Amino acid sequence: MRYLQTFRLIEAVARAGSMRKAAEDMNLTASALNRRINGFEEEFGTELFERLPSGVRLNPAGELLLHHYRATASDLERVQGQVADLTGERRGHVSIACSQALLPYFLPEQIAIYRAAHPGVTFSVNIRDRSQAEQELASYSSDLAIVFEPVYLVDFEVIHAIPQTVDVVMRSDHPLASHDEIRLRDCLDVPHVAPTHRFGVRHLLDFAARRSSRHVSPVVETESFELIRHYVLHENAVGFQIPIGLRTPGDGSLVSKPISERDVAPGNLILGQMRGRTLPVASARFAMQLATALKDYQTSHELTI
Amino acid sequence: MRYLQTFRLIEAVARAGSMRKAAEDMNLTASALNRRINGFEEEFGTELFERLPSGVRLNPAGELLLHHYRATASDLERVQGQVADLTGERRGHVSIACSQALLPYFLPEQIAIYRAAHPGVTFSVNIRDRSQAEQELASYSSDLAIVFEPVYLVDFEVIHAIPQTVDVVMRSDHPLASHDEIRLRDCLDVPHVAPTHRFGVRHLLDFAARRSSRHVSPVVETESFELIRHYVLHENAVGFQIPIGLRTPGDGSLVSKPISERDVAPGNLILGQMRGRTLPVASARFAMQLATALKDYQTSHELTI
DNA sequence: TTAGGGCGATGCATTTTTTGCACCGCATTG
DNA sequence: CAATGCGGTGCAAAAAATGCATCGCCCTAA
Repeated sequence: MRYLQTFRLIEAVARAGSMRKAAEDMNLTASALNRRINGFEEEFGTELFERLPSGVRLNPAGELLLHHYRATASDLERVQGQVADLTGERRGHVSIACSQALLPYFLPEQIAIYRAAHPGVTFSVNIRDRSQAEQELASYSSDLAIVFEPVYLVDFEVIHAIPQTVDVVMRSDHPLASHDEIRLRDCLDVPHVAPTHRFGVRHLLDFAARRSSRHVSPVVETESFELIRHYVLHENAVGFQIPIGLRTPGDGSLVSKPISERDVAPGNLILGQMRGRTLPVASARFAMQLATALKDYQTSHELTI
Repeated sequence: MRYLQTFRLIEAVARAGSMRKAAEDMNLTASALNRRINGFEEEFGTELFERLPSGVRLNPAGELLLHHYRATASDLERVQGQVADLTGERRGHVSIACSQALLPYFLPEQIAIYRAAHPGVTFSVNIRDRSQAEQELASYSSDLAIVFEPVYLVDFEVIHAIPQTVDVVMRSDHPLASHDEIRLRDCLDVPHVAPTHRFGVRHLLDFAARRSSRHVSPVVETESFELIRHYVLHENAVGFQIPIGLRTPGDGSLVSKPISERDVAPGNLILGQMRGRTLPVASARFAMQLATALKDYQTSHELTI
């Protein structure tokens, strides 16, 4: 929409930190850009940027206005989606910020199912840790978030939540693989691989370990869940992960078992959106599909325990 | 804001039902307006109006877009208010849709109090019955509504509610004026003046009368509460009204007493806004003041019973 | 059946707005 | 103290919006 161009320019200036750079980014002369910004500020009644010797920076009024623009633009997209829905073929775009655990199995499946029914809808999936995911929602960069054990929950509206145990993942010939019940102390006594503190799994582990005056001291600490799964094949260590990101491979090389709930309480895997926001049609329906899928997953998983 | 002009034009066309009329309203040539509408429709990707031989009418897509515009414009006002708040002086405008009962005493007092503290804030007060008031909120025409016994309550978010008995108002020499407890049947047996069915007071009366197989058959039925209060001075009939709109005049000519709660249950006087909407600063703070005032009113009124 | 009026759409000249270019003043930096 | 990078401005060119005259259409009333 051309009439929002001024806002896009303001956003670009805010991002670039300088009018000249923003002008280049937006394929405009610095002078033209400058005058649009100044003109808008005059019309709006207040300056939006602090003028510094090295460039410009948003002032609080600018922050407020930029937030308004993002909300407006997002709502316009929703309307466009609804209108497209009205005219027949469903179109739209769904953006998701999610934990790594959803990437190998759950999300690809769900997206494929949705796209089979609605080929006009596109997706963007961004890996974000639990605090980043909430920021994404707040800035309208993502419509939905799926995170394990969210941090703040302000402006975060839960659509659906399912409990997830913390599972131990290891090679099938690992000594612990034959145990009926795996205790946390058993894991901490052997070489283990764990995510960094930013992740919910680690948070639960640290909390549980502290309760029994132990420490999580991983031989490898990583941000990649995939690395965890593959590393344990080499050193024959144990890794930690939530079951929705795990599936026993066909060759039987890897096994996963929940840690005893006596030691580590299950956390919540939460599907959510920004509080109070009306999602675009496509995102809202995909969220409903995800909620159903999560519920089904939970049901079937309970049966196998 | 000049960049929203196209939306204002769309709204004007929707209201006028014809481009030529709208063009006149907006001080523009019909051709210029026509091209802006067509241009926007092309950019937006869909027609917004049905073209009829007699003019144009919004289609569903247009309705959707217009609603988006209203939400956007209202949010922009809120931002402007917040920005003004940021720079010091509080400015803004508060629009209220309310029942007549609030007009003589309650609202004038409250507005005066607020404006004494914030002279930069202006008000608009519109008399609306309970169903109109809810529509006003939904179309962003009013920020706040104060109504007695609202109808639908969809998209209506209650900020504060207080119970209000239905009072009988009559001349001080009326036979009923000396009763300790006034029963509904006493009122229906004598000439009475009542509001029309659109109003909550009448709704409660009708409901209560039906329970005892009686009918409300007013000698004068009116939409004006003021007329009710003045008419009973002439014919010496009884009128019905809620206490917040009543105050015993200094000359003692008029008295009001609640109808027994055995006959007519108290209704709710409700202060509300559109569900989920973030109000402008001024409106939000005025709403808080109103809520407090209503609570105080209720407290002091309970004491006098 | 036809004439008239109101409707939205369009071609063209005019006006208004936006843009690009060149340049200024200023502050920071090596 | 020159060089660089910044926001801001005067002026002419380019682009967009507008007004005017006019078209074709459909409904209505004589």
